Amino acid sequence: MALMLALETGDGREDAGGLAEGNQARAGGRERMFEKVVTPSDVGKLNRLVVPKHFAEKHLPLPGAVARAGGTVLCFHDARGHAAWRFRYSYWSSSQSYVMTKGWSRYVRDKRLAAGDTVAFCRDGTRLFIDCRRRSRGATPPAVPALLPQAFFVPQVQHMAPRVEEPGGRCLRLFGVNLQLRAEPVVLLDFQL
Amino acid sequence: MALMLALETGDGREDAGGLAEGNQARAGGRERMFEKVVTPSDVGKLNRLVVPKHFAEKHLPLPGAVARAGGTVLCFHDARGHAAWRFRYSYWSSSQSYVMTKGWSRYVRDKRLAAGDTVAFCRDGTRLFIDCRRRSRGATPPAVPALLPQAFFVPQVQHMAPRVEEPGGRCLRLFGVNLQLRAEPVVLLDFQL
DNA sequence: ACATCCACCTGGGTC
DNA sequence: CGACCCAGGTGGATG
Repeated sequence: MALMLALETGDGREDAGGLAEGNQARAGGRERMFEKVVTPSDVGKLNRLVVPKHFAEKHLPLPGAVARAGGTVLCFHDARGHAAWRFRYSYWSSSQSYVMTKGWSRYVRDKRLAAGDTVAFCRDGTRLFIDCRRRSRGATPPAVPALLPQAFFVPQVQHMAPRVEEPGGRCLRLFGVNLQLRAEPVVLLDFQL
Repeated sequence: MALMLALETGDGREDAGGLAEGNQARAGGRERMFEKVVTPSDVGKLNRLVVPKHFAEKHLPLPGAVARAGGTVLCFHDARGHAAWRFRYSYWSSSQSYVMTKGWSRYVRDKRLAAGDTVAFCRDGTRLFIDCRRRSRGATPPAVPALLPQAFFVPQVQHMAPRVEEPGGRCLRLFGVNLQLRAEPVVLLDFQL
């Protein structure tokens, strides 16, 4: 097991250099969309990940719809389908920022994300993947790489009526179409939050 | 530039002793409602002014409605209409206190309010006025009185649907002050006690 | 009670 | 320097 260094604060400074885009595919057909070095706030008590607007609007689904609707739920699976997370993805008009909220804090806990670590969002066709890796030590390659890959699958997008929790009907957006689901979306591998 | 001492933390304790009520009218038909010696928290990073409950419920509008609704916006003008501030006025049920929140920090900056200074709320009929003055030095009259009178005009009370940002609101800077302009009627005068 | 989530807010930095 | 980001906050609702 990767040891679990704390180091939760860092310097708290955001830096466009902390973001990277366009790294080439690592394996299979996966292409890097973007990644972010998480800030103390991203892994702290605010229970949300700020997705830089530039990347959100370029890569994440339906920015317009997300902004207009109350938000969206994305279902995340790991590469082998052994884990899944569902995050709410929404737009905060007051700060004009895109955020992952509900479910994000659990991911942070489970993966023991700390400030300075990196989350990387990739995709392979319709599949989306997320990796997280420990912050590299200094300029040298990480002493303990502790790569924690997992799939970020399924552009399952549920438009949410503002603050109306989905009772029975659900909307699944898949391959660019909206599907109305009756009981559970249950994308395969339904790891319930 | 007046130095802008931080003092943002202080002890965070509110003190009813810093309040006075019932000073007689100063000019025209203006009657003093109440005043408060602002605390470090009132001028610090909390970006809010605590209005002592006693005065709030006695003088400020619609305590019940304010408590029930999401809050209210009060539009503040100076005596000549050359300055205006809009403060959100609301009730925090968690602390059971009435507060001015949004807009207050701007007022603090513009007036360079510091802990120990006094803000006084007056009214003349439906008009409300606010003065602020520097803390008196010791027991002697203030070495630098620095009286900064300004009208606290128009009890324009807008009940806020929970979080609807004014779309048409614009800010005009004139003579060094910010004027809030709105598409809707600027004067309602429906101040209800 | 406590943790989480939600919508909103603001200052500092950057472009 | 104005406009925009976004990190770091808030109170309140929810379960």
